[in-house]
Amino acid sequence: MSEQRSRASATNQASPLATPLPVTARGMRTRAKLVKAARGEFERNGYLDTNIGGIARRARVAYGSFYTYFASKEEIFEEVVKEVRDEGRATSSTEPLVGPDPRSRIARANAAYLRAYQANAAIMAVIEEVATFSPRLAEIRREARHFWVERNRTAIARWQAEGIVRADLDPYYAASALGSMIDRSAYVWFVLKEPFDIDIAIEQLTSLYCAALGIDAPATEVPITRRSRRA
Amino acid sequence: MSEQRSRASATNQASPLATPLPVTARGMRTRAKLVKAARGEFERNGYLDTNIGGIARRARVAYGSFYTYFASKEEIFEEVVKEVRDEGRATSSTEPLVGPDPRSRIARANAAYLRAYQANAAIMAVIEEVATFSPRLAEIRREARHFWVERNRTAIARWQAEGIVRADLDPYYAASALGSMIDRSAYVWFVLKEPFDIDIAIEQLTSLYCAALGIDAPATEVPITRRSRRA
Amino acid sequence: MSEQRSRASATNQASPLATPLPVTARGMRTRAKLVKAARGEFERNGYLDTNIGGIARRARVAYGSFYTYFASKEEIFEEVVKEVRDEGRATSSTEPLVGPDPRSRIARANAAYLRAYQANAAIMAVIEEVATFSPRLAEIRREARHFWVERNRTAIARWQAEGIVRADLDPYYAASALGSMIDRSAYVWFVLKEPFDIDIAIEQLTSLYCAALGIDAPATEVPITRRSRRA
Amino acid sequence: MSEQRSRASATNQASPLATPLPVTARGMRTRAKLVKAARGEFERNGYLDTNIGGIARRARVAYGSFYTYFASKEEIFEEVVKEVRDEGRATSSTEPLVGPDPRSRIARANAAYLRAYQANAAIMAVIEEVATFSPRLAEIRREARHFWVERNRTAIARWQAEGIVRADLDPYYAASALGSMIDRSAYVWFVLKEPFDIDIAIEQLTSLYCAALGIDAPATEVPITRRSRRA
DNA sequence: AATGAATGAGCATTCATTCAT
DNA sequence: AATGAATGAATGCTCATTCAT
Repeated sequence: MSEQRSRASATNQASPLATPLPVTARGMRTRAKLVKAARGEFERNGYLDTNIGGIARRARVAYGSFYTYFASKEEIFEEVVKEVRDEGRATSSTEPLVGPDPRSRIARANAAYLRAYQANAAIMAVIEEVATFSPRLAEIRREARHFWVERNRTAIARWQAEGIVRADLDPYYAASALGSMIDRSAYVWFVLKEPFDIDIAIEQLTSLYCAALGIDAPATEVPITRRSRRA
Repeated sequence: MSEQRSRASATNQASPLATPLPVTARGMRTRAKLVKAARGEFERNGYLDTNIGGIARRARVAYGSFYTYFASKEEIFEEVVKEVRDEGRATSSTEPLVGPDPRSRIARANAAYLRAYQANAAIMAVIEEVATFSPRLAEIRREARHFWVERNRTAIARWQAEGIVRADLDPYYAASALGSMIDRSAYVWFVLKEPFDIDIAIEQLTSLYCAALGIDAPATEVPITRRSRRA
Repeated sequence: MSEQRSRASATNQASPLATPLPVTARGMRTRAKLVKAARGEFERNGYLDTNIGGIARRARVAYGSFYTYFASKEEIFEEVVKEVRDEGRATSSTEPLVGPDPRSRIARANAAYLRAYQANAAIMAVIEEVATFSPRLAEIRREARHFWVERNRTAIARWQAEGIVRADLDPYYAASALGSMIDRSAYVWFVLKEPFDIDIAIEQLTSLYCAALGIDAPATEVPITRRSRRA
Repeated sequence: MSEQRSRASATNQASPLATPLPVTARGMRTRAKLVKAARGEFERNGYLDTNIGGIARRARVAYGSFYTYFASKEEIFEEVVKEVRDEGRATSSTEPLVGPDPRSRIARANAAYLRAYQANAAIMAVIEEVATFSPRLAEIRREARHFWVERNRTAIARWQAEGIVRADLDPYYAASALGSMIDRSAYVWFVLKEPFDIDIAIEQLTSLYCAALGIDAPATEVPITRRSRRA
């Protein structure tokens, strides 16, 4: 009857049938309080050390009320992740998907990614944590990654057709590897807190990204940067 | 201690004073059986779902015998990690540290890294898992990463002095970002099992790595590879 | 935690922040059942041999329900001790604190003490047991003792000022030593079950107590008691 | 097979058939080292927190060697208690059992008792601890107490016959109660470390003891002591 | 005699989930 | 909807004692 082990229950991939949303305004409010409290607890304690009692206490609702809105810790965690994703979309959708030239488009995309990661670093750490043992979260992350690799793969292929990117690259491997570079760098700097300066990081990542693809460097704009510029 | 508390106890960074090694040959054998069994259990179940009873059972020793050699699940896990690291070092130390030209040295290092990762993919997955919630493991991983970023940073700086690598890169950011690219790609392909071909991967990663640094591509050796070459 | 560690954890003096009291009537009832069951188990088995499972079983509640009300065996034991103390106070507060003459006041106090001890002999044995290894219980007992020695010290000092008690005694040493006499006699007779008769015991203790202080014996009331009167 | 709970095994009152003494000189030495180490551990940790491993380590002998000489923790504890008793006897036997007058004999006995207690306070604390849950130790303590109450009862009865002690006392109750006073006072002061001065304590205890028995105070020797003389 | 490894029963504690009110 | 009490399976760890060398 008890279902204590988070990993075990995470295994249970079944029900995409989530607990139904509340119909009353009061219910909506309680649910929102729970999600907000959950995010706070997850960020503070990580996934494993967060417990339902803590969430309920922080939300100032009764223990049992949690189960009126969510069937489990996983379900509310997924809700938090969805919220983060939606916030991210709201931000990034303001960015034009296709810029005038590849280099500035890449620079803007990198900057947007790093800044979004920075804003959500605490919960990103927990998402990485959960993705290591929850197949369900791993799948969610895989889909996000896939969406994003595909977009870049398509862009690279188009740029190859346009002669902007060198032809000897395989668009999939390039998109995957360079995506890993950006994504993991964000983790290393924002979550693992390795020392760095965000502006230099954006510039250097963009420079590496473009050079890797064989996109010509702008003739002028080369700053005379020397080593040891990390924060 | 129940599984739920594992994260909390992982926080307890204390004892670098491990349980003393056995003095008799029999003891050495039993300890080795336990480490081997632990690795098997961790690889099969992940960290959280591995329990001491399972390890002891697989090693065919009494429950209490586990505690003759290890104080906790954390401690034996660290032993497993050390073993993996030592195996890795034994392999990589056969590689010459300085190759004739940067490109072939980078190619060889990438190949070695991917093949070592492949050989240990199952336990690498668990190491990543534990590093997300155990400060102690996170620190171990951080040190490994630091060692390896430093080595590449030094090489890049030297190549810059020699005019082989473009001067507008900061060696630290380049070493860190390109290291993240290699490391995360290995995780994505071997642990998350995104489809790919290891030989193409090595070639493409090396190509991206060198181009990013501004190392000239060899005039001839460019294979006429086209897209969709993933496994 | 296994029983072997009980002493160690008793050392952990932390939480005067007890588990919060239940708010519903049902919760109050369950908590009361647990305390009653715990007292029974402690009296029957002593502290070390009492386990949470036994308490829960006797209270007819689920194992986990114990932890809804108490954080540990120590905590419920303290609750039992408090209960005993409060019962004692309820009884002794009916006694007038200042009697007409010292001798009858002492006689009444001794009688009250012995009778209260007799009524709680089984749990007093356990309290003595726990006080030998738990700093927390030792402190509780120390405070009780201090309160009671102080009261007697004050009375003795006043009687000295009134010329009723001889002047060559130090009130503190007299209060402490005579208190020890009464308290330890109760333990020896009721807990160690050395044979005795309670009425004679009260009379003799009072006689020794008063003579020790130099309070004159009543001219008449001397009963012709001869030896070997123990039960 | 395991026999972990000290109290449970203490219940096992059986075997007065102790492990046989070693025959070789080497064996004698090892045994002596163990007893000495055990006393140290018991004094430092109390009974419950002392474990065989700690004793063996302190004695610098192998774990298993402990069982060559003692069958259990209880057995070695009894040996330590015997040693303490024998030391005590060696000391007290130099005291003449019958003094010239009761008062000086009582004074000397009290002084001897307190000083012996002081010298062994640490182990006395542990003996009290064990006596609360081990029937075997309780019995040993009961016998010691009985021996000593009997001696005093006899003396008091003789003094009554000689007209030195008032006739209205029952020698048994007097011996028991006054013995409790001395014994418990020693515990309170040396073990519980309530503040006091040993010389004043001896004088006051003797004064209370003699007055309680109705032994006339010496005409002269009354010191002008006033309150608050504790350390 | 000495050594040190092997054994396993025993128990406290956690907490996700259910249920009665 | 809300409340908070009830449930009990799950598991890490200890350590006295035995055993093989």
